[in-house]
Amino acid sequence: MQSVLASASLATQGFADVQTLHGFVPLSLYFLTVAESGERKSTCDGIAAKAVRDFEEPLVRAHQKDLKAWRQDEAENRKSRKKRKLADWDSVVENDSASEDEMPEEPVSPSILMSDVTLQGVLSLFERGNPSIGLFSDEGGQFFGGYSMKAENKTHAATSLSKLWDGQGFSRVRSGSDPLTLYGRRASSHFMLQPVIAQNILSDRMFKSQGLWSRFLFAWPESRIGQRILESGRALDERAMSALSCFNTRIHQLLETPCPTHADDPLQLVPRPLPLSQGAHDILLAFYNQVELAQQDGQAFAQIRGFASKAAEQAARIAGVLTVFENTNAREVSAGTMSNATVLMDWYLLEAARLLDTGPVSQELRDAQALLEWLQTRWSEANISVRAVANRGPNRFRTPDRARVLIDVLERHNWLARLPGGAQVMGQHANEAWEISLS
DNA sequence: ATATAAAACTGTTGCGAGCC
DNA sequence: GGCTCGCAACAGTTTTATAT
Repeated sequence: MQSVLASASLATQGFADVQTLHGFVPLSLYFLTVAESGERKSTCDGIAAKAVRDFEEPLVRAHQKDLKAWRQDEAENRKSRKKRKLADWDSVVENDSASEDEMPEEPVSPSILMSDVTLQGVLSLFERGNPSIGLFSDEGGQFFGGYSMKAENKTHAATSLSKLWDGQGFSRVRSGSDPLTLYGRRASSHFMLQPVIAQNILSDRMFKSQGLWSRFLFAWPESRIGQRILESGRALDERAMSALSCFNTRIHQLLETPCPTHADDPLQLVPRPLPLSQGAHDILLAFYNQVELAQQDGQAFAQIRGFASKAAEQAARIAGVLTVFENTNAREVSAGTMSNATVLMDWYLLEAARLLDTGPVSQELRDAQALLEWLQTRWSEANISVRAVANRGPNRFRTPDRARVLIDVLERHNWLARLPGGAQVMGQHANEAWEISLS
């Protein structure tokens, strides 16, 4: 779901800026999905991003060849210039700048997807590369946590991402050279995080205060681990397959179509404005008002004002993506599309409320998972009792109540099997005991 | 980047309450 | 008394946060 929208956003962001209640904004969408490793998130993302990858791969290979040729050309040019310099010293001054211009431009890097994302990487790609890219990463932690994201680095990254989302210029500050601002760049992103990392990152003061999170659309699906039994006929049914292949071809089409760019600088996108139809505008306005009301103290979204106040804009972006995805040359956003977008946005609002507000309800589930892991790795006996957990388990579970609740959860999910009549635990007989499933 | 202080975690032990 | 169980305490270790 997230992956699909992310890919669509990536493919469409170069074409248009959509109208919102306050002017025009890019179609870029930022997604953040939280899933336990082993949740098949990479597989899932792989399917939706496959179209993009397929498209990208041959281009990248061709580009590498081009680049090689270009480097050779350049070397030769230098040589010839040198020769000329020696031959005619006087005319060098005039000629030099001219010959500079004649030099073939370095080929534009066609890379679209960045998975090993660092801010530096994004910058350099933007500097001489595709102006519309996607930051898709399985391990978003690498970006947010890795690369010694400390203090200034962090601030810089956060503000850069925020500005990029807003469609403002992307500036790079590099020691030893003048600050450089790149305009007309677009990026969509989809990061996936593991719950543990997500907790830290989501509560990070820095990112919070920068308003970075209010620009992301979150999803934290309930864990399916323990419920994903493979059925024999598990292959995606035909309808899903055909939908997927439609999606893929459309993504291909969009990527192949050149985006409108600035006359002087082919790397600078000039997305055309995509206005809202009257109906769409009305719907968006209604949505905005509704969300605004819900931000009052005590209402549902009071705790996530930052996110909620961007909801209308996000909805407009989604609607824009859907519109362009449907028809590259669409004139305006239809009312129907907008109402679909607001439905999606409603969902994201709820999700954000769940995640950013008070911790998710599934805290219990994750605790249970933690306990299970502890049991499997650090507990030497085959059986377990409430008392054993309360007495020797991880510190935070060392109360019988807590231990009991978690054990119940695990039993419900068949990770523990109750042993009738009890069993030996910790050298003692326990009336209530469970056997630990190893798989 | 490193050192230091603070907090969290672990593996034990022991005691008393309630029950048969 | 013999058996479970809840609870508290403790010392040693590991992890985390913070300042330099």
